[in-house]
Amino acid sequence: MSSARSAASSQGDGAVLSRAMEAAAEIRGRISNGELKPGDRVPEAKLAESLGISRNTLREAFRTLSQEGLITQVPNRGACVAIPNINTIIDIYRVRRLIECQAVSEALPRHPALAQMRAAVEEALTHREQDDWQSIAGANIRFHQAVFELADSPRLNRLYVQLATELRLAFGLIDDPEYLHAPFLERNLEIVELLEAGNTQEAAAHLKEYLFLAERILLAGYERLDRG
Amino acid sequence: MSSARSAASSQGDGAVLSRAMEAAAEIRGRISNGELKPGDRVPEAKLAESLGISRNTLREAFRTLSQEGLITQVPNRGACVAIPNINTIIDIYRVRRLIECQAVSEALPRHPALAQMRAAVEEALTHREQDDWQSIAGANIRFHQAVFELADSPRLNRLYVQLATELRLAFGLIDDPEYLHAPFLERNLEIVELLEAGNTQEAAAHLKEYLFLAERILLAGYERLDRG
DNA sequence: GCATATTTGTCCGTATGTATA
DNA sequence: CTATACATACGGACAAATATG
Repeated sequence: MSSARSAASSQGDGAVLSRAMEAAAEIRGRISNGELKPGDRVPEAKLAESLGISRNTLREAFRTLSQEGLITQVPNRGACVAIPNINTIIDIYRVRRLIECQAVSEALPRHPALAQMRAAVEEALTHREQDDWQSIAGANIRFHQAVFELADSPRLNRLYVQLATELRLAFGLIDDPEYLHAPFLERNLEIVELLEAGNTQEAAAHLKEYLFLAERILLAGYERLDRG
Repeated sequence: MSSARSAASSQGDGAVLSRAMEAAAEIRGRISNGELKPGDRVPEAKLAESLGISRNTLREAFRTLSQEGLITQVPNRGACVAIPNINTIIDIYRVRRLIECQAVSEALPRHPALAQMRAAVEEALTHREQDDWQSIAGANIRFHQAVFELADSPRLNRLYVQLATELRLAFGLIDDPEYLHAPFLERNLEIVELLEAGNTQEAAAHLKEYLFLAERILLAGYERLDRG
């Protein structure tokens, strides 16, 4: 047993992945699909065994995840899956409004990301006919990823991946995807069409209102959570 | 030998620092003050010994720094201090224009960050009388940090810290702070005064032009670097 | 309030893979 | 092509901090 397989350790790019990066990806997945829920403790020993890696390697993965905001580490008390609180939500939507609206408002005509936006909307509309809200949520995330890509900035794209991951945690807490995503299908379509028509300013205004509403709905869900 | 001193491992917050976080901070410092220059190789074994920590612990620090973009890790060839290339510069300034200009344009009147902006400008003006360009560079970084803070977003503030660190690497490559920072002292002052007068739109326009110019100057310095 | 068990933080020694001399 | 150097990864060990009885 024990071998150094296919080592490496550049960031998210792709290419070769170190064991630690594989582990980080695996944990990310378990969080995404609900296997690990916000607040769950993540003991080093057990997880390392379950992943078939050593504790040392797992700790490297923890550093990555901690910096992404997916887990929180408290001194000598280990790690647990992060619980996005209201401040987190507010901050994330503040960032999204600032960046997404500006990206839309300065979008170049016929930008490649526009096609991705339309594709995501069409996909969501298809899934709605089957009431597949899980897939709709995914399509919605891709829609906004495409919005970020309008800005043509690798760094902003990376930022979005992190925001989206944190948001998925929050969505998981609410656990009613129809309630969360239903109001936005038509709005996504409107925004795409405004952009395709070259009307960037109105598209940005729509998006801003949209993001305020989304924030409000999510925060309202949180409040209901606190009461019972 | 070997003891667990004052363990921990939350992110940059502060509080207690793990050995790994201390190491990361120390390396960050060595890069900032020029002890480590872009492109320098950073061998695990030597550095671990020099810092008085084990390789495993150092590797945790490397993960952190790698994710911050301060070092680059290539598969099985170890780590070296990141060399910001032209694409990096272009991307960083694209991000800064998008965020800083929007932050200024939506700045609230009498926002606390405004006082920090003015303080940074005054400080820079004082240092200029002594031709202390190192300190002027620092003040300039604080100026733009304050601009980011106009947006009231912890996540954007963290983003700026990362951008600034990468930029410092690039500035270090040019190594002529007067050339880099001289043109911007008066402009900083103008922007503060426009903002204090409540003229957010004009301030944002000024800042946009400013950031385009800064990018151009830095890129020009790069080009000269390649030739000579 | 105290003794014990658990878990973390850290280190060492070592094996294996990859790139370069 | 072999040899060397170094990075990746593993397992085991122990002290300190925390949780538990």
